[in-house]
Amino acid sequence: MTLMERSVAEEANRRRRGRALEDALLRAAWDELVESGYGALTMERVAVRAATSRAVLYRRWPGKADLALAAIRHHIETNPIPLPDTGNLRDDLITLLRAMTRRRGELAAMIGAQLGGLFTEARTSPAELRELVLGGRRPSSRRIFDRAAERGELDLTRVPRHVLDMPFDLMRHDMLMTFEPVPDERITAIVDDLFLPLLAHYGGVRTAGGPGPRPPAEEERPTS
Amino acid sequence: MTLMERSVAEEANRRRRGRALEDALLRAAWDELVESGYGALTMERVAVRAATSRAVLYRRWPGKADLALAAIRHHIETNPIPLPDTGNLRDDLITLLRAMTRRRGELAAMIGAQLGGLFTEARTSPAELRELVLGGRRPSSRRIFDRAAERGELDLTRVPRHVLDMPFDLMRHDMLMTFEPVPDERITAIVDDLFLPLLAHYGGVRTAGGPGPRPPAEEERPTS
DNA sequence: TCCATAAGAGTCATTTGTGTTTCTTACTAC
DNA sequence: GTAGTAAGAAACACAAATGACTCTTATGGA
Repeated sequence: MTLMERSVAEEANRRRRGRALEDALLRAAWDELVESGYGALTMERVAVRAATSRAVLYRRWPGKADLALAAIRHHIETNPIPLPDTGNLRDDLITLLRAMTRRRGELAAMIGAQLGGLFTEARTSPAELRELVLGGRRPSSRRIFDRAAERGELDLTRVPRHVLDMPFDLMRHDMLMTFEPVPDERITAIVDDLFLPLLAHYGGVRTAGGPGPRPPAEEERPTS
Repeated sequence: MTLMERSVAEEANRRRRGRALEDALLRAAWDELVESGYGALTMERVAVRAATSRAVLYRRWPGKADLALAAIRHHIETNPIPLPDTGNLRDDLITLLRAMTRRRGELAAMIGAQLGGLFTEARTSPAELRELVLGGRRPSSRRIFDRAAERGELDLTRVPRHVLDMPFDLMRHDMLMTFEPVPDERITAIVDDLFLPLLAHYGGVRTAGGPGPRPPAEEERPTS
């Protein structure tokens, strides 16, 4: 048994403590939440997944709701969305929306938790959910628009906030309605057929080049 | 005891049968679903609410998932959304969106059921949820657009389908993100600042009169 | 009126999950 | 090395829900 092998074997018998343990607990809780939803989340299952005992969980969180909420917060904190920088707004936005759809399980877990009663049980408010769901994303979306403004692509003073929010709102809607990845055709339709024409409408776009009026593509959404 | 009093008393002791019983069962299940969510839905509680015994439920539905799904279907069938006819598209649309937000509890109940595992447990597909959530509403939305076309307000051949869907998608999004009624300012912003400009962009509007570019209202959404 | 059916009530056995407690022992700091 | 703390394991008591079963009796149709 080499020194390395012994170190690995010793590691296997070691108890986790402090930060390392808490990270592992919260990660296990998050994974259970994403896989099974809030309703089916149990302390026992989280404990098993984290290779620990329930008493360890109860020493930190009074119950399932508090654990779930802490897991959500932890996940958001430790998994920031990378900010694209493609050099132009359209590509930044499409990249970001693609990243969003790859993480749709997070949205489902959080909204599902709320609808399952989490925020009532944890004695906090739906406003916190909004902060968690939207707050973690708005800075990113704001940043790509700020960058576009810096590049001279966009005049933010002319564009209502709800225009900037719209692509993300529609993505969230679709993710919750279909439980499938949002197809690329839909992402490009949101950007090219809805968002960019609105930017142009408000005179927010500084460089011509946006798609003009086009024949209606009459695209079929993934509804069946 | 008069004849009327005896009739009322007799009614109170009467058993329900057939359609009347089944309607009562499904209504009770729906009400429980809306109040407590899918996770906390129990056969016992539905039975109590319907003033019946669990055996009566089990005689019809093998379990909670089937009952919940049947309740959802029954509710949609028996509660169609009234179709506004104000004489112009904008007011029809705003009226319809207001009706939507008053019924946000339905959306929460259905999406919550899905996220709580209903459609897996009931061995049906998320596509059915989409049909239930969207199908019951798309005909209405389609109708107001058809009417506008008949009135000569709108040229449907020029407008992509996802433009027509957008107001409803955004409403659903907001209802799920805020768990509050969508404020009127937001509804009018969706219609006047997002939807109508897009109609104009595609040349779908036949009569001028839509709002032109306006200074960004920089409206605050209900986020805090 | 009689008969077949099912509504409604109550009971039972089983399972699952919660919350707690006790015990052993790993671990850190002194 | 010692002491204090908490991780991890196991067991316990209790509550809630499920699914099934038995019994009484209301109900509709013949």
